[in-house]
Amino acid sequence: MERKEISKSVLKRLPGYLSYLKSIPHGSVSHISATALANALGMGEVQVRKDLALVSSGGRPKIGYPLETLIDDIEQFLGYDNTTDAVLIGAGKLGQALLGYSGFATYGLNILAAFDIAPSSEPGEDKKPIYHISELASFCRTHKVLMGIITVPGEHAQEVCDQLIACGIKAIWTFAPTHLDVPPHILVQYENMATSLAVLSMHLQAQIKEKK
Amino acid sequence: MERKEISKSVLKRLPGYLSYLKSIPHGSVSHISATALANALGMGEVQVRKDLALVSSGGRPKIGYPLETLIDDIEQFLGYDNTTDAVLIGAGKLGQALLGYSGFATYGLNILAAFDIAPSSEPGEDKKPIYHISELASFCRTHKVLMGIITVPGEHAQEVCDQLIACGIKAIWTFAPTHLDVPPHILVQYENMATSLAVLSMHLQAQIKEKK
DNA sequence: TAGATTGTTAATCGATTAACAATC
DNA sequence: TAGATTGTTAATCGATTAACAATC
Repeated sequence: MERKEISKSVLKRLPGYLSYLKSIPHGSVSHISATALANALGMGEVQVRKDLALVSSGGRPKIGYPLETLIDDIEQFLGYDNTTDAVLIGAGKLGQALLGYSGFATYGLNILAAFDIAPSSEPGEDKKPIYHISELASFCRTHKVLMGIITVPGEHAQEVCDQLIACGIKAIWTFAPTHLDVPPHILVQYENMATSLAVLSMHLQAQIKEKK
Repeated sequence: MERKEISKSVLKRLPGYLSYLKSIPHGSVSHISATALANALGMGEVQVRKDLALVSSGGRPKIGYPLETLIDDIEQFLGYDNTTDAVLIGAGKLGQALLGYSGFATYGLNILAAFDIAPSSEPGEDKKPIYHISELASFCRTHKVLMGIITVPGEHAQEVCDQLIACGIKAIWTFAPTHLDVPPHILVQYENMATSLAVLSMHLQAQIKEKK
């Protein structure tokens, strides 16, 4: 398959398709159409078809896309077939929740270990070790880690970010609600709960006003 | 202030401005320009100025926007000044992490209680109670809750979603990686870690290929 | 064959960026 | 006054949607 340029908007929709396709009982259907997929996810069918055209090895008119092949195509495109190793900084509640979540394996993500200034929790609990932050650099180097997950309070996020970059990390996934300054070629992905809350809050305000 | 129509794109950027403005030491500066704000957040200054024009009560050329007033304007616009009560369904690790996070108060969000099929954890720990799911309906009705947070596994998300709607909830914040079918006027906001991972994964793939 | 569906090309829509006049 | 900055109007850009030919 030729790898075409793909926009971020399309990229963000792919996991949704994948998740739905995988939820279809194994063996129940052999093919699925863009129309069916669009209806299930409440989307426009043209958009789905156009998105799939970018990643799939092709569907057949009247029949649709072969289910298993389509799943494989999307997974391969997203790189879920080869796992990415990551380190997590900040073993608070959220950090430990992510550390213990086994579902990331589905997305090709493997959190090797967590680091914290006070690694209090017994490491055995979730099988994943929690080290002191001072061991971060050597760990990243020996394991050639490319991805870092930041779950420390906002005021320490930039500092942790700088450390990660110094350790050779190329992609950062941050749960801290602060902007991170990074050099080019380093990608920061903000998991920003505040933006979601803004959208929800605005919707509820409108609802309440409507009622009045 | 006249409340104009605001797009979702603008809405999603507002929390970022707010967070940065609040991080400025109290009393250190009285005004801030769109230029300064843009530089700090790595954005275009025109975009910042245009966004602020929609929510602020006005800045002055050469001087900028009065800091305190701007913060108030954004908070008021986002509705952070009057708190929203919410219930959380699914007291697993993630659920408990959210339940125990005190930072939501800043966004006007107040999680009243959590519900689970097996409310194992001792309620006293985080001060927030964890009830059995059977008590959800009466609780929502008596407290007039409008927002529900879903942190159950994907396979139970739709079921929980339906229950919440039956209880009168108008906005749903879901952490489950599945599409939810809802009637119109109900807003679903997906906190989809899978989309973030897709973006990160794609970046790393490109990085690795570049190296070869 | 007829009709559903794919995939592509063109049109529309919305959001971002650029240009510029107004102002302190 | 000069220059930085605001706020608005116009131009560009990108993404979504519509139209349609190809195909099974």
